[in-house]
Amino acid sequence: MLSYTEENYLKALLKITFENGSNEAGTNELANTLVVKPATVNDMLKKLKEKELVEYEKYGKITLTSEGRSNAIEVLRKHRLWETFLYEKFDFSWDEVHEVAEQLEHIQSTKLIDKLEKFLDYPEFDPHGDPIPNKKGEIKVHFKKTLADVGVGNSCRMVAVKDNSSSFLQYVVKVGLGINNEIKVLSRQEYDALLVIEVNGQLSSVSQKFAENIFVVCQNCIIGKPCSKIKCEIS
Amino acid sequence: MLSYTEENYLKALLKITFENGSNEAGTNELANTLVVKPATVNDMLKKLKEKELVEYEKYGKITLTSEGRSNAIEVLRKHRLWETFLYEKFDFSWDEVHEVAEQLEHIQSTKLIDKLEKFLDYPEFDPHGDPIPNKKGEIKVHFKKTLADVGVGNSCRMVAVKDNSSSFLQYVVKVGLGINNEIKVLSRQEYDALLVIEVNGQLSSVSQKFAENIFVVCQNCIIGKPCSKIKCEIS
DNA sequence: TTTATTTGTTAGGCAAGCCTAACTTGTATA
DNA sequence: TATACAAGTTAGGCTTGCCTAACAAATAAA
Ligand SMILES: [Mn+2]
Ligand SMILES: [Mn+2]
Ligand SMILES: [Mn+2]
Ligand SMILES: [Mn+2]
Repeated sequence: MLSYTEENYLKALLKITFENGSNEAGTNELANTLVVKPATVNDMLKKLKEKELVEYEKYGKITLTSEGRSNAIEVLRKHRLWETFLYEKFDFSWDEVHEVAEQLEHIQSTKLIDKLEKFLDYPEFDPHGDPIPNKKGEIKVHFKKTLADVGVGNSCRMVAVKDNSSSFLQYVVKVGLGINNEIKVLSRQEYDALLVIEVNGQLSSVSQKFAENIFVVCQNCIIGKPCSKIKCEIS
Repeated sequence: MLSYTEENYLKALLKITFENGSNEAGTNELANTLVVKPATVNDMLKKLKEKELVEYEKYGKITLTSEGRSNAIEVLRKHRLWETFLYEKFDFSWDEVHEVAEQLEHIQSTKLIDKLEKFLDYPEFDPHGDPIPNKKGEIKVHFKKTLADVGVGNSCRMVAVKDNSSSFLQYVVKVGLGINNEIKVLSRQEYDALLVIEVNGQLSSVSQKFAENIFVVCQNCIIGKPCSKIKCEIS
């Protein structure tokens, strides 16, 4: 049985590996994610290693064992199912769900999660567009391309957000954006990459920082990088 | 903001005062309820007193302040709403709900509880027949009479259980009993107070211990003690 | 390749909650 | 009233999860 804190460490490691596109993480990286000091992380790593949830040698990189990973995925699964529940059934807005799901994800009851999933009719994505792992621990897609990668004159479809903070999510809504919206990039400033986009016939200006936090899938024409299969599967 | 543990201490105090019919509790009593040692309780009492959640002097009795009491009632409210949710919406049996509700009762989100209550259409009783406090902290009834108080030849209606342990609840089901069932007492053994009862035309023998854990309301004819108003209101 | 900077580690400490063992106070019983 | 027992308290210790300050290793820059 894992503690609340241990679960959060594993979940944070999983998150980092998703973001890095590798399966390695560092002490400071983990400390930043958990808003905790590196020394604290170091203590915990020894315990997690002892429990065979991570692999890790002094001054080396941290990786999840398959045991650790499956625990982390289970927590992520619960988190996203609860977010979906709050959003779908209890009229929470997409910027409100995360905070409560951070608590609910630690409730221990397999039956509860099974019933929850069934009640929601086996959803595939949470309110932020993130994929919900299934009971076997399989996750469908990891989005990589963002609005910042879309070429001028081209269109894309928003599928998820990268930043889940409520301030960002509220901003997204204010700009008139939401999951599944078609976005056309009308122009990009040379100097600061400021974009002018069109959504539902409405024009908005968004910063590069903003654009980098909106995951999109191609409808051909994505700038530079080729269209990876994993992304286009759902486009 | 109260910790998980502090909430459990306050809830336990409330429970004890309900059971005692007074508003006082002792250190050992509290320790037993929480399955913790008296020394531990003593430490915590100092903190709770400091936070003005309990009134308490060395070697004296413990009472909840109105602040402490309202916190305790809020936890109890959440507990019973969650039990009702699990029972009504997720097909949990009445002996399964308590364990999970013990976790869910600590989730901090006023909005969540308001939505939960609305979703359940403002229930008044939980699956065990216990009253659910409303948002103002008001509780409707406290049952006092049990099946053990019913005279031979008389009938009553089961409204709640006193013991919430899953072993007892499963036993109750096995005997063919449930909330709102009519129970007729056919005989009572002189020696050990063993009862023969009739429920839905079916006869069963139940021990005194068993009978003392089934709350009932009168339909006149309750042995000895007069019919207190608070009980009969809902009968 | 030496130096500076980032990254990671160790030692020592603290608060929350729990424990045991020894003690004190209050109450019931003789 | 004296004494025994129950109830409550204190002292000291443990684990978990966090911290700061000082240090060591690895890596990037000069
Ligand atoms: Mn989230
Ligand atoms: Mn999400
Ligand atoms: Mn319960
Ligand atoms: Mn109940």
